Amino acid sequence: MPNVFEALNERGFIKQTTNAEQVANLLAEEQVTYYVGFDPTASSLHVGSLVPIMAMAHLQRAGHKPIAIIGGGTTMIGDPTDKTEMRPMLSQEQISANGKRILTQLQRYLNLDNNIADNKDSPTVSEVGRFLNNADWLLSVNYIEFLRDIGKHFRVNEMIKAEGYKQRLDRELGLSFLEFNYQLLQAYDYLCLFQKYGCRLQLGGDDQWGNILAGVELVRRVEGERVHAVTFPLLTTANGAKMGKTAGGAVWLDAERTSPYEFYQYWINVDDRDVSRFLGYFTFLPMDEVRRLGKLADAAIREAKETLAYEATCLTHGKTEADKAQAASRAAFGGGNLDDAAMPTSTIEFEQLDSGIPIMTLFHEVGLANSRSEARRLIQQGGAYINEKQYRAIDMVIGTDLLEENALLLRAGKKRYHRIILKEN
RNA sequence: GGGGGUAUGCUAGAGCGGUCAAAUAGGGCAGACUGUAAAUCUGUUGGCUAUGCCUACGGUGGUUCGAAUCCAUCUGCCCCCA
Repeated sequence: MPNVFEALNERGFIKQTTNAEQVANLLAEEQVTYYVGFDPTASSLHVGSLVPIMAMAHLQRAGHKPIAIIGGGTTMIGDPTDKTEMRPMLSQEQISANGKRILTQLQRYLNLDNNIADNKDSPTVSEVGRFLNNADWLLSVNYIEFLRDIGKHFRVNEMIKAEGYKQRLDRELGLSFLEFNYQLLQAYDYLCLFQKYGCRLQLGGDDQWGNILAGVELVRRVEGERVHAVTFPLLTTANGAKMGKTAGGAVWLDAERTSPYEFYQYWINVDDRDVSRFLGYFTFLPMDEVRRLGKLADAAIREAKETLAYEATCLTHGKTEADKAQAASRAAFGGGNLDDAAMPTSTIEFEQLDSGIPIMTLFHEVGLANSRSEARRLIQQGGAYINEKQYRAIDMVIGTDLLEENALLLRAGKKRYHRIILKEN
């Protein structure tokens, strides 16, 4: 087995470990079952989750066996860690529906299949991972038993020292008893996974360190076994913002929420200072190549960004989509002919257009402006273009005379395009 | 259980009973500059059938010619005491 631990470390994935040497040895000596928890509060993961996903993928490629769990049980409580407010509580149905979609997304990066894994022992599927919902074991927990078997291992004095709780206590934000239990439940997850699947490594964001350690401790107390923890650094952009946030909100992995083109654009537009780090995290490129690209500066850095965008898009949306996104981006910004394939498009009747549509209405209805007022502002400020020609008159009426090859190309600002084509009769 | 405080636009946070669609900062959007980057500068930032109209300052109901601003009550959150 190659030295995955070193590889992960080199790519920047490792922030804290229970014991670097032991973890490295463990990974070098045997097939390790490891797990990461994902938040099922939305029906899609976003680029922030890509860090754990990529780490899991590296490990699986090195022959280890992943378990992805969604916190169907814990989500019903709300994680207090580093949150100013409680997470919304969702219903079980909602959570498992989200879970299904999340599983589909994870399968792009990981080989996860519960069915196969269940009749294991076939050597060819030894690395196939599992996808579990902790509601499966948490919901049936009996309060008294839980207190007796699990609760007795926790010291409140210790718990309130954890950064997450401490902040909540210090900052007068208050902490409900419910939330206070979160750590126990997460620790219990680790114990269950250890008992049922022999899981001995948990990975997670650095904000989860305390919770993960609680699990490590619990396993040690209950089973007398040493299990491990590894955390990833919490990624922020060079600007200090949480990564994965953009004007329109989060950048999702779901193509319906964030189109491959937008996804590609997100990576193209990352801050220069983030490029080399991101190449390590979000692509499988060998580190030599990452380092070479990372050294590029000034205009040449675009090559690095393009590689980053292409590789990342390829991983999440597949080669076909990545090619399309790249072609569309090059066309849109490279001065060449615009390729409409990846562009948001809508259709219109000839008659409708022929009778004239006010420019404000057009930009609004196509979604380039959220309201007519916004459309008005856009136009007045010179951000409205049709077929690459700027229009600043708000009373402009668009008719068939502006059609080029039976289409209109609308642009709002520098980067947002929308194409309108005539409906086929 | 008792006492006190607070609730404002995407966020933070001002706001004398009229001139408040609401200061300021951040964020967003647009423009200039550029490398589809950053920084910087400028404009803009509730909606609409737009010199006016509508909806908004936790909910409801009052006082008043007139309320985000006063009163009552309800709800949430926070603090102190128990």
